[in-house]
Amino acid sequence: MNIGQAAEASGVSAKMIRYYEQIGLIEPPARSHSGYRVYAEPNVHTLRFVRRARSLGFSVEETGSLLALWRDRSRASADVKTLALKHVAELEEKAAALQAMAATLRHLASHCHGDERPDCPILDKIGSSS
Amino acid sequence: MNIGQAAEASGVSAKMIRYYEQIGLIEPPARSHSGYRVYAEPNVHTLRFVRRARSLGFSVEETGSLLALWRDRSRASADVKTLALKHVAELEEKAAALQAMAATLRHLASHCHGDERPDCPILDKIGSSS
DNA sequence: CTTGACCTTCCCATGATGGGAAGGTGTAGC
DNA sequence: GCTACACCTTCCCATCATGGGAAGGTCAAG
Repeated sequence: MNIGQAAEASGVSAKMIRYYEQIGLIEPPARSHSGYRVYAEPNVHTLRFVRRARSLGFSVEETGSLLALWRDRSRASADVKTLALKHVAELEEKAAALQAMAATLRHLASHCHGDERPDCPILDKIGSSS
Repeated sequence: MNIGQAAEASGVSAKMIRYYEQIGLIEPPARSHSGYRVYAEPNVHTLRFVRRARSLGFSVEETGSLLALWRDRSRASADVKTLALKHVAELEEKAAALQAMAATLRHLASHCHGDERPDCPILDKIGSSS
């Protein structure tokens, strides 16, 4: 399987597959006589794992840790759970920060007439409050 | 006022003040005979505006639009409100995405023993589900 | 043997921020 | 006046994850 097919099969773009290989997240695959990367099913499986970890918001570095745990059959599930819950806390923190911004701005907007008059508490507040 | 004092007074780092000037977000300030940037109160006011807009999650580019509206005394408040509410929607969308990730992962973690045994539904799921 | 779809590596760009080097300036104390 | 120190200047580099694109090699179908 060439990189294009591996990309198709895993949902990771060819560009990113090369990048993940370059930074050492995944193992370099076999090469054909002409230098093409050749992927087999286990490689694609790993790529899918990476894609899903990324879609759960893990950074590439964290994904590397998860991959190591995934491959280590003797790891304790507590290690995985700890990592996961720490990540959950970070995600929730970021979500809360965004929501706080949204709430503040929504509140400001609710006091804005939104017509052709220039008075606007949104800009007034951004320009003057602490 | 030199850039250090302007940074202190506005809450925007000296590094970022220079950057904002470089990309055209703010006007280049006066310069002293020796080339130092010299800021006056209106400049600091603008910098504070920028800091607050950024802290509400507006990108630098969006902040530029807000600044233009702020300075345009004849703009309609509807223009500002439209921009603000669009931004609120984006913020809420991002927050929801993060929360969805957190919820998924928390759910997976809730099924993980978290002890010294290796079985872990978190990794199993990341490694096998669609 | 040509054509087109694929592959390779290499470089560049994004967005917002910080770090740090090399060198000039301004001021306080002696 | 000289020295020390804090500040300023510009310039380059790094981050994180991703995409774009160029220049050139490869492969399979027609």
